Amino acid sequence: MPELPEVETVARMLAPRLVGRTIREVEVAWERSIAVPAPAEFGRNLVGARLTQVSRRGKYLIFALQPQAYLLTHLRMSGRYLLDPHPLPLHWRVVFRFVDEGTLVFEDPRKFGRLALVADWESALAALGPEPLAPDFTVERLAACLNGRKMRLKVLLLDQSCVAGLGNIYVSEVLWQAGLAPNRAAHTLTAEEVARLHSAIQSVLRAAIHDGGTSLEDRQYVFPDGGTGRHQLTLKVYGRAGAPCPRCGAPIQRERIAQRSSYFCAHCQQ
DNA sequence: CAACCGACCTGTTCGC
DNA sequence: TGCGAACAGGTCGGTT
Repeated sequence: MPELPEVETVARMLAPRLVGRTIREVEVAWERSIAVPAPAEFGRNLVGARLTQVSRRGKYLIFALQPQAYLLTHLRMSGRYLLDPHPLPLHWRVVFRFVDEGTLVFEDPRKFGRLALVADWESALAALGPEPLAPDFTVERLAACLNGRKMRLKVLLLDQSCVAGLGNIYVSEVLWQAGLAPNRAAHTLTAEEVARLHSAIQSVLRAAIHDGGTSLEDRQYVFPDGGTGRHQLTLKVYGRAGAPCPRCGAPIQRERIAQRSSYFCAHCQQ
């Protein structure tokens, strides 16, 4: 479930709590949570490693280690990291115990999340499009990526190749902010519309990060210490079918596009 | 290419 | 109350 703002928030909260600590033991309860290498090797290679940095790329968490290696995590739909939970949550999949006795627990009811221990994170994540808040994500680059593609905007933005980090919530929010219909074919946007899309991607994500991400009612996304984000209070269209559009008052529509719920205002988004 | 579908999984909510 | 269907912040591989 976590999208870029949620993963960014988790990285920011974990970093000061983890950097400098050394792993003493790794326990894996669900082997398929480990993408690579084999679970036994995964654990063996992590013992004795010291965490030097926690960061994010797209929806991936990146834990930098010394001796040099990187632990990547994609939380997918229900993954989360918890610090020192006790007892262990029902659906814990991996536990990292530190030499100072604290623990970092990867919990994941639906088992979609994946951890990978790699030598080089950049090549492991090379397929991802640009970071939406980095300087190299320019209007021109977005325009070039949309150019000639007949895919619908909703689908293209969920795909991580033109821009990394957007998921189902923020695609709806971004398209509403930009005043663009989710069904628009990407190649039909005017230069002015591409500029609006680019600007909406950045402003929506910045606001969500500022709010610590979106914790919906089921609270599947929570901070590593149990707190919640507050961007759900600011969502304009996601999950608000039938409610008035904040811009024009017309009822917000819900429609299934690419097998995912999409929320939009048929009046403001042409 | 683009669209669609099933896999991968479990839990919760909704309708009859 | 019970029970199946639908749905959930994601991605990948296969088919048409």
